[in-house]
Amino acid sequence: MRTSTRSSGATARARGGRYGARAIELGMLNRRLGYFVRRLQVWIFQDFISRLAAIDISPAQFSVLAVIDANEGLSQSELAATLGIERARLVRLLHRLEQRALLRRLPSSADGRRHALRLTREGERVLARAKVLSDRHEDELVRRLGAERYRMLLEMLRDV
Amino acid sequence: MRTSTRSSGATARARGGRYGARAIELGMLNRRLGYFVRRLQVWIFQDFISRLAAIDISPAQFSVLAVIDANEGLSQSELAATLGIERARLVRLLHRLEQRALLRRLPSSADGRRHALRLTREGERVLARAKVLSDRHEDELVRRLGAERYRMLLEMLRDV
DNA sequence: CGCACATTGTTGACGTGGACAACAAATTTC
DNA sequence: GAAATTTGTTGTCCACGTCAACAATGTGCG
Repeated sequence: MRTSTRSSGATARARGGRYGARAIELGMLNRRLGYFVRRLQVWIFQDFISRLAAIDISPAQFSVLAVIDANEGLSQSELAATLGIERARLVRLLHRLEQRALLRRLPSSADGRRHALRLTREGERVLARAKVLSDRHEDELVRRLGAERYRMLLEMLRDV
Repeated sequence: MRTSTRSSGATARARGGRYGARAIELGMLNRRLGYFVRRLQVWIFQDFISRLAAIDISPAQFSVLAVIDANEGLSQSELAATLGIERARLVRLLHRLEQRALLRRLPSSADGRRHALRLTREGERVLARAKVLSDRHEDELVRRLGAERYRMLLEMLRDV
């Protein structure tokens, strides 16, 4: 096939053996936004996870706690829809967080099917700590991406 | 805790029951780049996967085929490093693609440990088809993000 | 040369996440 | 009041990242 998007002039033919570290081309991946978004997302998550490892909070758990904190008493369906995850997946996320006593599933007053989600005191404390650590994580992103690029990315992606 | 980044003026306290569809706040997620990058990546992948479902090629498989095509004869270690995935994971990806006769692992002439990766004719055909389908996928991204935003994102993320 | 060390590909195991299907209880619709 | 829908839940399957271990091969150095 041979794409035409090869930037270096080296012919692929001539390099079967050992010629030291060669520069490897991305080929048509260079025109695939998803590839770069994926790479960025992976290293953002890696940094996030390592920084919050001390309090054992994953990105998904952080998003759950943050949205409950901002919308006290919302239901699991609402939360799942907001975060774009499956209800089934959320059930297990909540189960672990409830086991750790970070939140409670209260019976909804008006609808017997629903649970009204609330953070516990401990949940608020952990979230406060998570906020501090993830603020530092954002600082790191600013450092690596540059303030301007960071700002533009956040702005562009927020209103998609 | 209560974050100060609440845009609507509604107090969280007053909404325990059923008041119709309420607007749910993201709270501190609004200042987390990773959250939005993740959301974007998820829906990019969903669109990609559904469009390439007809030829049963995942994003990961596509990236493997594309890089081999652009760097005939490279080794598994080089490929894994380029794509940022584990050698162990790559082994299984290659195994399936080789089973489907899309590529071959030839013995490297100079180094008995290495495999020289090459696409088969069939592999090139499938990749050509994948390119067409994923080009349409990129068109869809342009449509949804807007041409300007798409262009800026691709440019910004490429040189991170 | 000979031996320690590094690299390459491979396998196994574990945990996480997304996707579906099925279900019971509760609620809404007509 | 019966049918349809919503909500939370469980189970299952598969993709993926991660880590440890290993055999085969290659490299470096005394």
